[in-house]
Amino acid sequence: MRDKEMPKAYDPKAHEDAVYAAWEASGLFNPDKLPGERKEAFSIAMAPPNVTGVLHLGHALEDSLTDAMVRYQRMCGKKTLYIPGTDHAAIPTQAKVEKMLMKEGMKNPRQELGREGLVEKIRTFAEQSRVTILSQVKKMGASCDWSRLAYTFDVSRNAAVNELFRRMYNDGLIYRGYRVVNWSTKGQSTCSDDEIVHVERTSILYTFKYSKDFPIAIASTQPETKLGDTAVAVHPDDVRYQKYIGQTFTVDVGAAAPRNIRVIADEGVDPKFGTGALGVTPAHSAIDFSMYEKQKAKGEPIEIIPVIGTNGCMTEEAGKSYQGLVVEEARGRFVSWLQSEGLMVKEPEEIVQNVGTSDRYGDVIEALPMTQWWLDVNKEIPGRGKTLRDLMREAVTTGLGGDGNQKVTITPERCTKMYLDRVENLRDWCLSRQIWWGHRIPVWYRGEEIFVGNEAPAVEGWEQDPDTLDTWFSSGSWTFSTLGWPEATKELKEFHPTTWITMGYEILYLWLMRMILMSTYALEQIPFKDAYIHGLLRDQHGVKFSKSAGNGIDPIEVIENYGCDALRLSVTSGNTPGNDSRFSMEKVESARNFVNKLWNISRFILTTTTWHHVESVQPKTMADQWILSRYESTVVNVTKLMESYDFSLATEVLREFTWSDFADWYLEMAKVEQGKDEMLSYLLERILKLWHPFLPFVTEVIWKEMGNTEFLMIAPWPKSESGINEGAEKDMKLIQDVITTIRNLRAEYVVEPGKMIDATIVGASAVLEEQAYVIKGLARVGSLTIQTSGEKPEGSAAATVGSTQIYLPLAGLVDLQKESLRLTKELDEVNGYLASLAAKLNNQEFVGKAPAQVVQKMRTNLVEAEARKASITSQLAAIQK
RNA sequence: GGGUGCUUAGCUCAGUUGGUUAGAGCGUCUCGUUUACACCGAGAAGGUCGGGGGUUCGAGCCCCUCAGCACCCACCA
Repeated sequence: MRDKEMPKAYDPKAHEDAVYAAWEASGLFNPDKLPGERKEAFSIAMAPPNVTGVLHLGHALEDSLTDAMVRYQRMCGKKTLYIPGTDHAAIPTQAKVEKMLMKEGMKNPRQELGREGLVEKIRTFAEQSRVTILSQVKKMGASCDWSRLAYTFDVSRNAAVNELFRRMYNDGLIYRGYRVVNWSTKGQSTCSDDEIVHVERTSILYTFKYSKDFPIAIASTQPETKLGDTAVAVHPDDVRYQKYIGQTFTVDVGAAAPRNIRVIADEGVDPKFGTGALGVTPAHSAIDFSMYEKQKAKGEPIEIIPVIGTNGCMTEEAGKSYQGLVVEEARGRFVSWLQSEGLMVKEPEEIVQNVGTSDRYGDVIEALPMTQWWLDVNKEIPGRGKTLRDLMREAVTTGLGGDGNQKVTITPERCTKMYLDRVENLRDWCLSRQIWWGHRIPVWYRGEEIFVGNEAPAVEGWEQDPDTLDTWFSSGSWTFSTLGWPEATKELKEFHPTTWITMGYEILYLWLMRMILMSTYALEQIPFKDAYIHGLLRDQHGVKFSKSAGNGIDPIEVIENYGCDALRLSVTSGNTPGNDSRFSMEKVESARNFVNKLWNISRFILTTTTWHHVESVQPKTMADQWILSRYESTVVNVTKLMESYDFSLATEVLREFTWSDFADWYLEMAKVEQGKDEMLSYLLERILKLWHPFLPFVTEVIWKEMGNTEFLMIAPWPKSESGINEGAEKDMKLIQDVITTIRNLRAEYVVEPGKMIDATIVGASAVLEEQAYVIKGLARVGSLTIQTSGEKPEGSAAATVGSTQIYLPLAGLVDLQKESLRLTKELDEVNGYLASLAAKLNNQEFVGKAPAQVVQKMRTNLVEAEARKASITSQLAAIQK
């Protein structure tokens, strides 16, 4: 016994900050300062949270999974690096600050503040947000190396971005081109295909002709764009229109000038939809633009006439009656005109269609032709004989260049399929943005001259491109820009490709794909070997957490009230790769309860024994042998589950072992058997180690309570030691069943819990004899009689465990009718079971085809069930006598 | 239009390569302060694994089909 004081309940608030500070001060988050010889490296680049706000539950989930992995690997003796960082998140951050400024009364922040002024405002906001979010990451217990803290928008990352751009430009992959882009009027910027969210809405489909003498009717939900039509496309085989193909008609639709409409053939036109003819507006539709390019290539060019401007209003080209109108107004006016001219050939009809909206500004994306910077995914990379698309495909299939060591494995596997589908349908990536918060495009112009480089040309007269880069251009290089690229650093050599990464499926295309693209291009290496894709956390009703739903939960508040460990465990368990899971305070409570249980298990051991490190133990009793066997299978299973990233199951296995096997059974048996110092010390140490990746704080606190001076964080992960003891497990099962059955009878006959009761067991075995004291202790039996055979004592309650009968003398209490009813029910059950077993064993095909093992098992079961039946039958007979 | 996931106890979810009588947590019911823990202990109730068909000696698991829910992708103007 030692004089040890531990509070009855674990108070996370009293420990967490101090424990984190101690970890941080120890320097052990830094792989270079880890003790021992660590040959194998393990590295993870944190998915950098955006500096747009605060930590949300999604981060909590991700941090929990990642940090569990990191802590596990560190304990396994790997040289473990977890790089923290934040993302400047170009559009989201600028959008957020602009919104704030407008709420404060500004009408047009860009105009009123100018580039420098606005960027300064955003920088101030981003810095505050960065500090907040990083402190919150610490609250989550993330064991990352703060000495390597990175930011997608800092000087080093800017150097990497510029170098990457320069190389891609020199390789001819980055080009400047005039094409139709996705334009957000509200954001006054382009965006990539991946930043568009399709929203379903009903639109009105108008069917009309450009003029009375135009032979073909067309349909459109955006008739105002028809002011810029320069062709009508029909299917080449469409007999209705074949005769017009190649002809040009001049029509006056009220635009600035009459339009020349050429009838062209295009395989892509569906003859069955609408009128089977498509009005071609090269300036305001990506498909129409591709037709324009095809025509140009064929030497039969059509015109391209933009009628919508970047301000979302009709241009001068749209004609006097439309110029300056926003598109909706122009649409109304154009429709009235069509009606008054009698050009509508059909009543307008409502249809459901998907429109693209900006994921950050929310407005409908307009297609506009503009000159922008693009990344070509189909062009061969000089000297490599492959395109970027090829590299992205190889990385997840054969491995880069067929090298299996350069292959990315995505968990769950179906995400690989999603990724590959996307790779095959990838279009050139629009890189330039017209917003100001972000990496400025490293291109300078002087008249017709272009200079692409890491820094401005030294001589005067050059002006830098005003645009900034898509934010994913910098996050795409995250795994290697954080390790010092383009310098050939020691870190890069040691830690790249990184080993593992976690992210939500919603950024599979935006981020995972770009990281693979960038890394395979720049380093000829994959960015990471394993990608673990997690689902979304939803609220208890399955609704996505969002501001508009008003269901937000602040993880920091949860930590304040329940502790970080409880939050971590609650989001980790019940969460399988790629699937959404629900978050609820009930789950957090349940996790908190477990944490407290672990605390009290430790409290019991530490206050009743003197804990000391035990290298190996000699089991003295059946209970010892059994718990060591259970521990063995737990350690083997949990390790296997960690290796296969099955965190949820790992926590379940551990929980079952800790609470049920260890606390409910073994500790109670230890109280009876006494003298368990060695065993308890041995097991507690190992249980804490196994839990550490999931419950870093409470395990570290207990570890310190045990008197350890080194951190649990760097203690070696437990190994398989004693082997499975099937005999002990079987024996224990019998003892557990006997105890449970006696407790059951006691409960049924309302025997006072504290009262000792006598019992008779018929069906003697060595185990029962040997463990009689355990049965007596745990089932509160006074005198226990064990005999090989015998009749049911008069006036006793009876029950059956296998072929063993148990009798409790409860004269006066026993209700024979009730007893008979219960036994009859049991008999029915066992009869049903016997019937199903017999059916199987009598089936020659089953006996012939099923593996011998399975058949043998059935036979054993049959024998057991028959014994059980005999036992029940004899009890029934005794009652009915 | 193409694709993916889900549907198992009242609720939230597990269920590894098809092999006993399908599991856990929460909730419910009964009882309970025995040298840790009421954030606890003991006991119990509760499921024809979405419907239908098929393959197999054997299906929650494999195949087909239908239904419901969720999500992703797509240039039906």
